Amino acid sequence: MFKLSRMADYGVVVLSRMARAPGEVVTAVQLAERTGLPQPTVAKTLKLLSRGGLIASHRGAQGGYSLERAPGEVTVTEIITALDGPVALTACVDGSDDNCAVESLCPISGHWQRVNEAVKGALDSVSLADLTAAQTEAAINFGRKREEADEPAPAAADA
Amino acid sequence: MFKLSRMADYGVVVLSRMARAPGEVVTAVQLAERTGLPQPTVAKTLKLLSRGGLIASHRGAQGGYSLERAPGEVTVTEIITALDGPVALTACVDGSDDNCAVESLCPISGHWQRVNEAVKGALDSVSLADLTAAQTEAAINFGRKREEADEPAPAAADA
DNA sequence: CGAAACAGGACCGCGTCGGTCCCATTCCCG
DNA sequence: CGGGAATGGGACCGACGCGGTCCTGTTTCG
Repeated sequence: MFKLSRMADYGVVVLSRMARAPGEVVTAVQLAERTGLPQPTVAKTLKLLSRGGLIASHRGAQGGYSLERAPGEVTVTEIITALDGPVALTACVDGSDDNCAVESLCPISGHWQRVNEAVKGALDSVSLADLTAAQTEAAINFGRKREEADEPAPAAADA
Repeated sequence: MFKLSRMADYGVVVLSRMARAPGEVVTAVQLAERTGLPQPTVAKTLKLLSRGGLIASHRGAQGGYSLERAPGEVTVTEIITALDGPVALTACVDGSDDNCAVESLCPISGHWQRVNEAVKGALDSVSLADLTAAQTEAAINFGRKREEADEPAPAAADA
């Protein structure tokens, strides 16, 4: 399958939402409401993104998070790295070469590296701006599929 | 993380071992001995590879598996696909678009596709031959780290 | 006819991930 | 100066998927 984690997916959603107003400070709760994602998860995602240096955090009352880098400057690799750790196809490629020895599958360790770099390069070539591009207006109200009566701003729910 | 499954890793090990004598018919047991991997796992891997059309199977006594395609013609994408299913970064990209609706994270579905294609392209650009290249002699006896007395052919263990 | 070997499952334990919650810390604002 | 708003950093737990094993056919050579 080769699936990426759901956290990375969340991260892109949150970031692309923030990318609509770079520099604006929004709280985790606000972001959760606007994306339709559960608040604790969004909060966790934001913490990770902050740690990864992808967004700036502002503590205390009236605080929140803000995206200060241009969306075109944020690569998918960075997002994945911040949320799921470094991109490493196998345990061998990462840096921990000791646990390689537990398996005899290691004869190829160095060659996965080639694959790993190819993948990483592909991930580097896509920026947050690319992911946000055509999404701005079209599919936003796609997320409007909750029950009802738990929506603070039904009409302009994302403004 | 973005790790690929261990099955794919096993697959490459097995295939690269087979690539040393393309066309030769070897049994799952033999392959397990030569790679140092557990027999049931190797058998399972071979079944999957056979299903995926990467190797040919020969049933009955004196049967086994054989690699008939040139190592340069086998891509990493095929190996992963055969062992772990299609390369799909998210559930959205694959083909099942219905389960997308369960989350509001789908506004970007179409854009992961771009990432997915980039990754798939990277995987397509690497062949089995690339992975087998320098590995032939050097790191083969790396796998010789089992206890002892369970090795049928200690000296030329891989011949 | 019998043994060798693959085919195709069922099965199960373990690890990891997704998700939630709690408390400490920071800092604006009244 | 104090209270509340908001993040920081964990701990914690359940569920799902994966790795790994095994068993029962089925095929085919000797």
